[in-house]
Amino acid sequence: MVEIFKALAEESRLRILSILLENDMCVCELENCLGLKQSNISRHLSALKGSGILESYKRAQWSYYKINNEFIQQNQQLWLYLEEKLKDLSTFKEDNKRMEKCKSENLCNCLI
Amino acid sequence: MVEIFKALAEESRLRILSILLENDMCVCELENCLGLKQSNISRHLSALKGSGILESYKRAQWSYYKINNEFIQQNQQLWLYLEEKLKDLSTFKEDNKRMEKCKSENLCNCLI
DNA sequence: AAAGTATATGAGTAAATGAGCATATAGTAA
DNA sequence: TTACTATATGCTCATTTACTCATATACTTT
Repeated sequence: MVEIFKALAEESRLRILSILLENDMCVCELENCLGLKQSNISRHLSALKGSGILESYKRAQWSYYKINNEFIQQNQQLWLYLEEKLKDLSTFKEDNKRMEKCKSENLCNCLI
Repeated sequence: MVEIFKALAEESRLRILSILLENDMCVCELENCLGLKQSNISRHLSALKGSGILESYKRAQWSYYKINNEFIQQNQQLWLYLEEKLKDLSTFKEDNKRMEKCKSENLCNCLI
């Protein structure tokens, strides 16, 4: 339980989560949307995965991260809370706009 | 929102919360129940209060801390989650036993 | 195979956090 | 008043965390 809160106690990781609410994303897409360094994003993703909140899969050279369904099932109330509140994050709208653009124009060359 | 998760991302603070679920407590009672240093507890309480999760009131020389009702109302899903999961904390049962003893035998000289 | 791209990770650094001691502050009791 | 108790806070130290750069690894494309 502490581990979950530790994972959530960081602004960049909440921004990542708010994007993953809408779409699975690969590391370079997130880099693009959030303006953070690749290594930085990669580590935040590892932290979120390590706490069980995310899972990942690989397609070609891209690693995609997504919300872990098992986590949602085991932490339903928390998840409802996150879904509700992440949209209030001050950066949510801009991040989301960049995410839409990234997906629609396929800025990253990735497959999904 | 990050501030709330930061406040929750610490084992001792979760233990404090799990006790305050049952009873308002003063600092020296918590010291007694949790076996932590007074200054340590006082700071954890400040952190929880600063994030809006707790509020405090004073009676004679004792400061009592309690769950902030406004917080519960503004973070209902999170609160339901906490109520459910805090009881799974590994230290919950022992802490709770000491809390009962502390209250029933009035180990601290305080009023409430 | 060689070159290119995406991701993960080691190492170094700076900042934040938690713990403990000592002390200040506020209130009580004699 | 003086002595006592409870709590908050300044300071220091040790640990953890986030960030960055450089590099290793994995996969793709030519």
